[in-house]
Formats: sequence, C-alpha cells, structure tokens
Amino acid sequence: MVATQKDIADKLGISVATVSRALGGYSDIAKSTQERVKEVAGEMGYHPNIAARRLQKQKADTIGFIIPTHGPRFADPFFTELLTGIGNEAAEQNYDLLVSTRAAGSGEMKIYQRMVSEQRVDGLLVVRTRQNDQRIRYLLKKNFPFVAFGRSDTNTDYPYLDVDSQWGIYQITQHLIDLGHEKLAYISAPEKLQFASHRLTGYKQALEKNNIPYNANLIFYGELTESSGYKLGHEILSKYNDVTAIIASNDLMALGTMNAAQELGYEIGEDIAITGFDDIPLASHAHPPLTTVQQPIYDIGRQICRMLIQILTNTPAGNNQILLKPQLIIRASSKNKKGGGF
Amino acid sequence: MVATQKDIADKLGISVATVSRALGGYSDIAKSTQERVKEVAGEMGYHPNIAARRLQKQKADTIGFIIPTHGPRFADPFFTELLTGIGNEAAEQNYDLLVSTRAAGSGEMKIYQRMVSEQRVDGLLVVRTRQNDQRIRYLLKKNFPFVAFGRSDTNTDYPYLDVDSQWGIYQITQHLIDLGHEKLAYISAPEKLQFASHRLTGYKQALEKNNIPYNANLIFYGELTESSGYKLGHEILSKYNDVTAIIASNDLMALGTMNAAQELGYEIGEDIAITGFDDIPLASHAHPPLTTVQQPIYDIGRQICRMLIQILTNTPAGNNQILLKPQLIIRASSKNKKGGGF
DNA sequence: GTGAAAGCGCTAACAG
DNA sequence: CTGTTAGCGCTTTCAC
Repeated sequence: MVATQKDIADKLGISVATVSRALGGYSDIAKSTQERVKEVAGEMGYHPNIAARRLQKQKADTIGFIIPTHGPRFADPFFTELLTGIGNEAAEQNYDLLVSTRAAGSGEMKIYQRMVSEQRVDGLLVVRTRQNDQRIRYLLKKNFPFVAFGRSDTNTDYPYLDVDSQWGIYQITQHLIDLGHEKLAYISAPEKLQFASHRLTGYKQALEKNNIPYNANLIFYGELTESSGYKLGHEILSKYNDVTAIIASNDLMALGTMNAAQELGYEIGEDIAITGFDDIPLASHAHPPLTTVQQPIYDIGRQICRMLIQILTNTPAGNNQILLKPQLIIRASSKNKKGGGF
Repeated sequence: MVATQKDIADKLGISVATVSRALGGYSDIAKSTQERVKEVAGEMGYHPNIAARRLQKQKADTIGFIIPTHGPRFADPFFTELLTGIGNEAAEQNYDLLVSTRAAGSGEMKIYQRMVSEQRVDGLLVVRTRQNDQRIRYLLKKNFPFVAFGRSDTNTDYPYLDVDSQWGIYQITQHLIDLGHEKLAYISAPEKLQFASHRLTGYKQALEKNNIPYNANLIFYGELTESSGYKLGHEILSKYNDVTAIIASNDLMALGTMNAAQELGYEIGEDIAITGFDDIPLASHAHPPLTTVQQPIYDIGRQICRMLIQILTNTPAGNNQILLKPQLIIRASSKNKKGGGF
C-alpha cells in the first residue's frame, strides 16, 4: 500500500490540507510544520498520486507524440534521434511523453481523437506534415495546443518549426551542377508529404538557374526507406545509363540507391554521384561517405517540444513559426563528373 | 468545455450512476435507457475523462518504456523498430505507452522511481539488461510488474524474453571458421551489458571447438555505434594486418568497421570478412550486404509488451522466461578467406 | 497558520 | 432496473 497525504496527516494529527500545503511549498505555513511534514513524508515514502493531481488540476502534464510508422520494420534512425530530443526536453521540464506508433492512415486519426478528447495529453507534436493535413485541420478545429515539425499547404496559421529544405536541395543540386553533372535524377519523398514539394522545387530551381531543362521522367517517388531507394536505384540506372547524379530526398533512400549502384558495378563518387538529406549518423560512415543536407535532428526535437511547453504554460514564446537553414555537407559520394571537362 | 457524465445525466433527468452503467455496457440496465444515454452522449460529444477513471480504478492502463540512450545523437534503428513493436501491441490492447529517453546512468534510476512511486504506469519494460542490474533489483524489491528484454546475471527469477545470442555468435564464428578464417578479431558490446558476455562466450566456444587458441588481444570493446565501430576498425587493422575476419556484436558497429576497412583499401568479403548482429534493415543494403545474426526485433517488441500486459491482467501467461533462437543470415560481407586453401 | 468542506469525473456497493 | 452514497487522492477556497 502506498502512503497518501491522509496517512501523513493522521500520523501527525493534522489535516490533509496542511499536508498538501506543506508539501506544495506554500508560504502560509509554519516552518516547523512544514519540516515535520516533509520528514514524515520521507519516512513513509510518500509520493504524490499523479492521477489524483491530474484530475484536480485538469492537466495531464503530458505531451503526445504520434509517430507515423510505415509497417513493422520501421527502423528510421531519424526518428530515434528526434524522439531523444523531444524526450530529453520533456523530461527536463517535468512533462511526461506519451508515444503512439501508428501507420499513417490506418486508424491514425482515431489516436489523435483519443488523445485530445479523453484528455490524455495537454498538447501534441505533429511530424511529417502532409498536404491538406487532416491532423492539423482537426487540431485547429478543436483548438487543441500543438506544434508541428513542418509547414503545411493550407495557409492556416499555426505554430511550427521547419527546415528550409527547398534551399537545402537547391544547394545540393547546385553543388552537383558545379561538379559538371547535367543529367540528374531525383528521388522524391511521397508526394503527399509537404516537404516533398519543397524539396522538388529546390531541385527545379537549381536546374532552371543553370539552364538545364527539367525532365519529368527523371523524377521518381520513393517511400523514404533503404529498400525503396534500392529499387529505384536499379530502375533509374537501368533506364538511363547517362544519368551521372542521383539526388535522394533522404539519407536512407540514398543509402539504398548506393547499394543498387554498387551492385551494378558503379563506383560511387567516380562513375556516379549520389546524395541524401538528413545527415543521420550513418551518412558519414557509408562507403563512400554520403554528401547530404544536415538537419539538426536532435535540436529540432528539443525545440518543438520546448515550443509546445511554452504554449501550454502561456510563456511568451516569441516567434512560433520558425524556419531553419540546413547545412550542405559535402563528402565523397559526390565528385567531379568523369570527363566532365574539369 | 468538455461534456461529462453529469451533463448527460442532467439532460436526461437520470443519475450519473445510470449513465456510467449505460456507457460501460453493463447488463443490469434497460435497453431503452442505454440507447438514450448513448445517443445523447454522442450528441454532446462525450468522452470519458481518463484521469478520473484512473483515480477511481487505481490503474493507469499505461506501460512505461525507458530507452537507454547514449548521448544526443542516439539514432539506433534497432530501437525504432522495437518501439514500433511495443507501441503497436500496446495500442491494440488499449494501453498507453509512456516513453522516457535517458542516458543510462544520468538520472536513470530517478525516472524508474518516478514512474513506479507516482503510479504513472502499471508496468515497465526493461531493455539492455546489465550485469547486476540496478533497475531489475529495484523493481523486484518494489514488487513492481515488469518484463525485461534480456537475462541478468543475478539468479533472481523474473519474466524476460531473450535471444540466445551466445548461440548466434557461435554460429557466425563457426561460419567464418568454416570459410577458412583463423585470426578473428571480436568487437564486443560494453562489458556491463549482459548480452556482451553471452556473445563473447559464443565466440570463445567456437574457437575452442575448432582448436583455435583464444587471444585476448583480439577482443575490443565498443559502444554499439557506427563511429565506435569505425574507430575500432582502424585500430584493429592497423595493429594486426593478419586479421582476416572481424566479428562485431551489432550491425551498427559492423557498418562502422566496414567503413574503416574500406578506407584502408580492403575489399570486404574478399580481403576481410566482417559480420554484425541484429539484422537491421540497413544490413541487407550495406555494401557489401552484411552477414549477421537476425533478431526478430519487431516481434520481440510485441511479445515483451504482450507478456507484460498478461501479467497486469493476470492472464495465465504460460512460460514467462523465453529464449529465442536467432537466425544466421549469410551475405556477401563474409566469404572464403583469400588463399584460405579452398 | 490551520482545519473543514467542497469538488475534480468517474465507478462501485448497496438499497430499494 | 435505477438512485443514493461513498470514495479514489489531491488542491483550493473559505472560515476561524
């Protein structure tokens, strides 16, 4: 049996209210009483019952994070790192973190409703924003606190943090063009993801700037997994043997593409350039190391969590629509085009 | 404002108790009443307040999972997949999943205490069991429900699921020996992790069986990360140019080691064999694909979660100390030793 | 400074 | 079948 405030009160012959005040560190309490209460609380191994506290305070002191997984073998290191950032920030601020793992689509909205309606959490973190995002529409309608990692196409106003991935892909494309590449295939994220269009735009912009005609046949759509990159890598290289660079919109797909290219006998960095996006730890330990666009994943996790808590505590938050500039990381997977005239 | 049972009761002119019973699907209720209640509940958008329910039931219907991270850039795909398994199972059984991310050591025990004492969760999942594991000792002392992924050295009795990684490493070592390798370096997990010793034992057993003398200098200790494997790979290959195989005790370190070896000009699978453990999705898309020992990570997550829920609901659980046989997956990173006499 | 009393929203025992 | 009552453990008026 766990000790309650009542147990302490009984033992000390005082009221529960006094115990509560003593423990809560209120000022209108005799110093001596407070000390006695704290001592006995310690002896009895008292710990507050948070269910009771939550009911009374009408707050869960909990943040929700619903991870959009794709299938059982969802093993994206990006999310582990993001989760670590979110979790560490939440813990420091004394919030619990409620996590759900749900495939986008299959019952995902049910979970949002459950978290919101049953007051399981005080606020939510939304990631991988999508075009016309149902989740965001729902939360706005319910007027429920949330922060998104990613913008949305609807011109609604809500707090978010995003990385300027259009700019990031523009940079990486320009980098490849500078190296002499002219036929660059592009592996996009699923079209419905908001960042997919940002990134694709960055690619198009760079081509345009350099007077390279855009060719829709060179755009491929993947699922952000290694195996998806692998399949598309094979497809691209078998269809177009004159492609000299492949830009993937995340590292996992880039790694899969590298694998395909290597199977086909390409030497990466020499015969073909391949690039990613994210800079997961594996990117620098790939063979060859992967040129990519770095997002500060851990810090993003911390920051979106912090933004949400600021909203929940009505702390003046400053700007709550933040756009970070990512950083181009050049490694050996991109080199001068062979015979590129340099 | 959110609708409560009282609101429904008032609207219908009945008591809160009746509403509760109607909603709870009890049998001792008039069908007509139940229908009216449910209808009005729907209209008013009623959803139970779980804080109240938890207080009354003295159960949180929540499972806790504390992820032992190492540092900010913790990005182990293994854990994403494990989390997905745990999360999906919990959701199916209507349990919430509370996640904490804490570096082992730094305040980790505080989180366990918080979860247990403040009754934030009904049970806990413990992973990466350690020698003389503090967490397990604590939970046993508190008589708090938990299931561990991994055995422990104390011969205490508690529910766990583990993979027979001794057997797994034995298999992989034997496989390499069969290929003609005789000087095999070994990269261990940190010594304090329980599975580190199991795996090392498997390695030693295989050597012994084949009359290869054990050489302690060939044992290296890593941190289970790519960069750790990378550093040790460099160290091993610069010290011992006659090592022809390196056995890493997880895939991430194996991948890092491959990177080091490739930097040094080795052709993996030809000049040197490198193997891992886990079979994360990236293993099959490495270059060359990685020979490894497969653990059914997602299923392990599901199963430890299921075991815990069985304990919480007093469901006859059958065997609650389970040892799974992993599976050897042979890929191109291990081949015949060059000039090995085959 | 402290106690008494009320109430957060729900479930459960008991009466009728 | 339904209402009354009590209570989960805590915080928060309001008196004194």
